[in-house]
Amino acid sequence: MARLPAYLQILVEQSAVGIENISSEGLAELAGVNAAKVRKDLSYLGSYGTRGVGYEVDYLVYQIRRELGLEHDWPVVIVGAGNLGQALAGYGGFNERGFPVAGIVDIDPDKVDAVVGGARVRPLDELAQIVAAKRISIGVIATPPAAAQDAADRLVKAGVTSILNFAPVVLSVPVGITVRKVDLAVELQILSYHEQRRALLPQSAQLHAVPVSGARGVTA
Amino acid sequence: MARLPAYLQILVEQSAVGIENISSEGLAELAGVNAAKVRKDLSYLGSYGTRGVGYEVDYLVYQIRRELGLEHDWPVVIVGAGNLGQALAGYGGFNERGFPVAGIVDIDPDKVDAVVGGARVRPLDELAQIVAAKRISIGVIATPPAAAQDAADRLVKAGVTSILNFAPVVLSVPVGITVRKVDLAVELQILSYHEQRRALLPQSAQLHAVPVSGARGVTA
DNA sequence: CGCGCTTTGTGAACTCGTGCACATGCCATC
DNA sequence: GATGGCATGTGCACGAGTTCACAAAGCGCG
Repeated sequence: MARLPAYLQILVEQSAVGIENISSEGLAELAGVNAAKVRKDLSYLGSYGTRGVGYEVDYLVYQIRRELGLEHDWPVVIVGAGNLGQALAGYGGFNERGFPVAGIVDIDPDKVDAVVGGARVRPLDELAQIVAAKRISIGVIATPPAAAQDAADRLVKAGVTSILNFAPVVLSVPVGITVRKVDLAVELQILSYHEQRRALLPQSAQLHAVPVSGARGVTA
Repeated sequence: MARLPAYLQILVEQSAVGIENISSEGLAELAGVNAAKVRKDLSYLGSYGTRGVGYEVDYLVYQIRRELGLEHDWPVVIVGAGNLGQALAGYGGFNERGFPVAGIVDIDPDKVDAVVGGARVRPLDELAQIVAAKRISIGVIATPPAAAQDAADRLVKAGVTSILNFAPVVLSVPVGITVRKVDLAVELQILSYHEQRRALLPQSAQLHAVPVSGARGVTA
């Protein structure tokens, strides 16, 4: 269920604002999905709602955290200390949400020993050592496309079982290894596709162009 | 069709290597999807394949580019010049793939005038001006969560019709505006979910743990 | 203490995407 | 010029995921 993280984020925000209870409808509105879907998703975790009232925010946060395996931190290692790798290491959001950067490595000797985001860049050869020492199971690939497969192979060999890949290539990994790919250019291309269609169909766009504040736009 | 950008990328690579024709099966293997799916996707663009031979790579590249609206560049503007904003501005992949960074703005006067990735940071107030002058229709939000909605409102008001949002909040925009969200922490949480399940079900994991080189792993 | 309102949890219908299988059509070889 | 083989394009069935609709179940008010 790829929606649980989204619910979690919203619930944490609501909890911070002081909301103690929330209905499936309220949560659905904030997440931009159907209310029935929210209920099905949450019932999958067990029956944690109270009929006629809704869900207790804090308890739900706890349960989703448990389901997602977020009861403890998951240290990550970043391969590649270029622009993207440095930004990821310096991006506070990871640590804050339970994914401290336990190490960052690069093949380029010139980049080794540079300090980014509180971590010192280590040589690529020390990857296995770092993974073993810090018991890391999640690796992030932030290398150029050509080096990504080699990075993946090294991560797998070192014992990592989940990989977040930012390089625009399809990785080949053994069965049992989980890979997620984030390609920033692909996201932009999807947006340009919508722009393209907007330009080609101005008449139907006009029909729907009544600006309703607060309504959500196309997210497909 | 969110798979077209992936096909495009592979086709460009193949073209660079000198491949002139490719079969749906070959393309499917490289993209990690089913061959029938590839054919269905491509037939949606029209009948551009030759039976018994396959697809002409360059022609297919042209057709997908046309469908995605990639015949010309789409300049983008980045809101927020923090860690992430700077990395995005400095990340060469955007320009290279037809999305030059035409401007980057920040509300913090200390960040204004800094030069990142060839662009000079401008004050947030100049956003509308920049969007109008450069005819920008795509905006990227790289602000802290609290400032993201304001950034979106300003982008929309300035005339931007597509937004790529990196802040972990659900944006509220008028109908007709396309929003795509990329939340790095959510990606990691999905990985930790898989790690969690791996830890809970070691017996079934063992069953599938035969490392087959070249096979693809779970991407769900 | 009971009644009605509200909201959950879930069975059932439905839609959409996926994959199979095969007919169609093009190229090459003889 | 005909024939065989190969890859596309598409009709069809299956399945996952989504939505509807309603019964069960708490809470508050009279």
